[in-house]
Amino acid sequence: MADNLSTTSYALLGLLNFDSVTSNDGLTGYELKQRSDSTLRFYWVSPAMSQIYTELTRLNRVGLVKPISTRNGRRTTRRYRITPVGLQSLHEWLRTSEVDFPVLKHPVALRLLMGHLMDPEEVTAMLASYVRRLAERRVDLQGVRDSLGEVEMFRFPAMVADWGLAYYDAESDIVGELIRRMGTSS
Amino acid sequence: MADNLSTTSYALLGLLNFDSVTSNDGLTGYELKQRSDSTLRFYWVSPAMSQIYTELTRLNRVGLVKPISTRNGRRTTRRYRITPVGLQSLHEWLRTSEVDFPVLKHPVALRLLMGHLMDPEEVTAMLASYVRRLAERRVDLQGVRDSLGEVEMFRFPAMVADWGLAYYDAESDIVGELIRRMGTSS
DNA sequence: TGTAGCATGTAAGCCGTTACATGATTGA
DNA sequence: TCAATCATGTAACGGCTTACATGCTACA
Repeated sequence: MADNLSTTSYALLGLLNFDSVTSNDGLTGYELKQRSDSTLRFYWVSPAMSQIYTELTRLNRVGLVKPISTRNGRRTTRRYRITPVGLQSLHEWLRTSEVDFPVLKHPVALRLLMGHLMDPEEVTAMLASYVRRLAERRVDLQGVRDSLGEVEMFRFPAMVADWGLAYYDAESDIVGELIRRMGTSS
Repeated sequence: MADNLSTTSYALLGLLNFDSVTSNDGLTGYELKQRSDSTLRFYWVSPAMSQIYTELTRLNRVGLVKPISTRNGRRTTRRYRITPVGLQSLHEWLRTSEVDFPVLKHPVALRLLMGHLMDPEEVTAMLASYVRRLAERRVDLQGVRDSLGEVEMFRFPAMVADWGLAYYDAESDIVGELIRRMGTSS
């Protein structure tokens, strides 16, 4: 205990906790990466595979997860489950740790700031391209949302997904307006 | 040339470029930190002081900025200006480098995902607190926006600031809706 | 006289990435 | 049999933070 874990560790622990209340088969590092890619990446970061394996090793060392190993030829596959101590630690983290304000790394906004160093058509094209990518992301997230349905068990993941969808819609509208603004007096 | 700089380097170079077209007094590392804190932090990250000094040393080494040193007792103060090569490098970066999709690290959304591990009142309180902090941020950003006015020179920074304001407004609305949703069937 | 703000830097270390290395299983 | 997918890990290193160390200037 008194573990000093990163937020990413707790995010992974959260994914393992969802597994424990649904299938409870445990998750391999590989599967955890897939879940991160499909959900976590929308509002946190999807860690690299190597990072996930590193975190799982660390979480195991402090007893927050437990692997069940199965031999496969000369190779071992590990399925990880959250432990009671791990769940307690997650609760503790949610209750006591400071909630940081979100951090946004927005390359499009950063470049727009320097729009006077670009051709106006380049600026407009950059914004239009961003709108298209937002639409792609939205499709992916809608897929996640649809898979959650309206069941009580997924109430919170559904809220987060709806939040994300509304965010993409708002961002699209705002950037659309900026594109219009580029059209005038350029 | 063919410098391998981080986005943060170019962000700082961008701030120095704005200085060059306004006062052109050059900026100290300390002043650069202040500008980062007041503007950059809304859509990128405000680097630590030590990071800024490190970047300035690096940018100077590759000739993208140039310091003018003045002695103060046994201490040297350096005011940095962007060089012609630096401006060229910034142009090059804007024209040729890939525009990454924004990355959001959103601790509030991450925690909401695990709302089933918290008391409903705690969840609501967390969301309400976030809305208050959004309002604070909005005030800060509105200050920045007001200082930019409607002059052509600050057209792009003004667009970015307006973007940020619209984003905060949308985020506030969305989270307000989530709070209402917490009220029902909790 | 002491403290707040201006100003500059080094050192240790964490978090996370990319690159590299390896092996098992399934299906075209 | 070959490629894709499942699966696990190490090594090197970059970017950034916190902690630490130091000094000048203005003013209450």
